Amino acid sequence: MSEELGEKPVTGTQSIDRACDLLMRVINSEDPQTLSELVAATGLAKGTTSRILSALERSGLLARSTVGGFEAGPVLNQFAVRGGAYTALIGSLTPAMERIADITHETVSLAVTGHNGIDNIAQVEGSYLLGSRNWVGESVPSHCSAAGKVLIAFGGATVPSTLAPRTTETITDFALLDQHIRKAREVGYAVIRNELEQGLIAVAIPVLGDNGKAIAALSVSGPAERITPGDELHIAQLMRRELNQVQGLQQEGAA
Amino acid sequence: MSEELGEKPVTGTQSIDRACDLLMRVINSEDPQTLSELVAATGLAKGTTSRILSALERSGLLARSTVGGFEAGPVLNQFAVRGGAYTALIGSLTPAMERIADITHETVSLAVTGHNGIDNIAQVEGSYLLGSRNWVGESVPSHCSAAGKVLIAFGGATVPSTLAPRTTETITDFALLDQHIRKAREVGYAVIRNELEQGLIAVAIPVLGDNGKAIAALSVSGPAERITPGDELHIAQLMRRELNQVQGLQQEGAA
DNA sequence: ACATAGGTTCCAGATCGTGAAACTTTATCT
DNA sequence: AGATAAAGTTTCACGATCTGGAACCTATGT
Repeated sequence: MSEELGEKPVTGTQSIDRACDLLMRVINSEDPQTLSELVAATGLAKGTTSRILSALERSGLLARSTVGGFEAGPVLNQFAVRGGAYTALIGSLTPAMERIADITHETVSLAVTGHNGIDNIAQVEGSYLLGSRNWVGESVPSHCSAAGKVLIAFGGATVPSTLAPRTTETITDFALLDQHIRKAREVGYAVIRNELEQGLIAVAIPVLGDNGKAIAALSVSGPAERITPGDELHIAQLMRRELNQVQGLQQEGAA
Repeated sequence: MSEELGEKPVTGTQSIDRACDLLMRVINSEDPQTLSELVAATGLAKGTTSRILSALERSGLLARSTVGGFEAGPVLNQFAVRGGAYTALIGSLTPAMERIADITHETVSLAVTGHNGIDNIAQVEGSYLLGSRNWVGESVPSHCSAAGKVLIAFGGATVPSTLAPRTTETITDFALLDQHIRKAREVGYAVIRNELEQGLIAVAIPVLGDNGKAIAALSVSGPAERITPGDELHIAQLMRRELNQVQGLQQEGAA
């Protein structure tokens, strides 16, 4: 009920779609979500919402907070302590990210293609006081993040269907975005300048998987005052060098 | 489809219950689960299973592995990198667990009440070579784990409806289990000797929350050769001492 | 090229989920 | 306390939604 053309009606799963929607609203919220809040947010009938939430609670996916409202249940929390699928990737790249942060003093991030945009899955802080806040666990649109552009350029993500503006400099034109993507594919890195947030610059390179496609993106971000256009290439080269060192080790180790 | 009496039929959520079941089978499996495997495991119709899995995939809760089969999707992996609800608890108790492991040289575990048994959420290894393997992310029945007994004794879990035997010494009698629970409540700790696995001894104490009920259990486990009945009290006292130190600090900090 | 297994789509039918309202429980106000 | 409101759960008849078998794809291997 939101996309434009190309809609496939997708039938036969109304209740499951509603359950998934409720589940995701709860687990993506910081605070417990009450029934009323979820009713208001989804527009579902109160009884229906109550019944679905009870089913999710019964299965252990959700639980009732002691303070009232629903939150992630034991099944999901147990899944979280096991670490999820990104743990190995994060572990193998953390040393490289730390070296990059040491050299640049800027925030270094690792991102992958998420369900709805680009998900930041790890971050190492630089020494500058002015730097990106911790956005691990958050998502950003792919067309206005350096990681997103580079993931698209190297086959790890697809161009979004709409290009929502975040600042006056956000790319909202598909042709222009395509130019940036091509450029990124050519030079091996992507950049955003003020496109996600005024004053925020980021440079990203792809982390390539065995099939040659990007499985993640490594990026350095900082304020426009510190990262000039002339720095972009050097930062990209630095990241590539450190990444190659890690991946070279991995391949030796695997062989 | 498993409990005895007291069944409330619970109607109106067949498809959601099925979806939850499929979701949990996938995320609790090490390897990707193929459609056929899930069809065989659940007994659902192939078409139905395919439709439900597609809905879960569409929502991002599940994803198709590159090697075929379903695995946890980006939404859940992103939830996992955010850490889940247990992170704070684990973080605050890890120092105490490390000290206990240093002193006893045995494996120290932290467990909470899960959806179906007791979930191990953190573990610190002792120095002995012979020790518990890493069972973070796994569940054990509450009636044959020290953590389970102590959680029941201090209001953090309920007695299971069936007492399935794991060894010849597993408690399968409700009256006997009740005795153990009462004893645990009296002395402040619980023990298992060969009840979960032959030769495995564990001693657990409750971690009490603000409302006086157990929110978790701290335990030390090792082989029967090393942990004699006479050691149990000392281990419990040691754990209590270290835990009080951490919790005292917490309360000071909070005040 | 053929065969096989694994997966998806289709469709009629009736089971199952729906939502409004009644009901119960919990919180808030005077 | 008592009254009132808010939040959540259960009920029930209706019909929209899910079901499952079979047909239909589409890889993969021989």
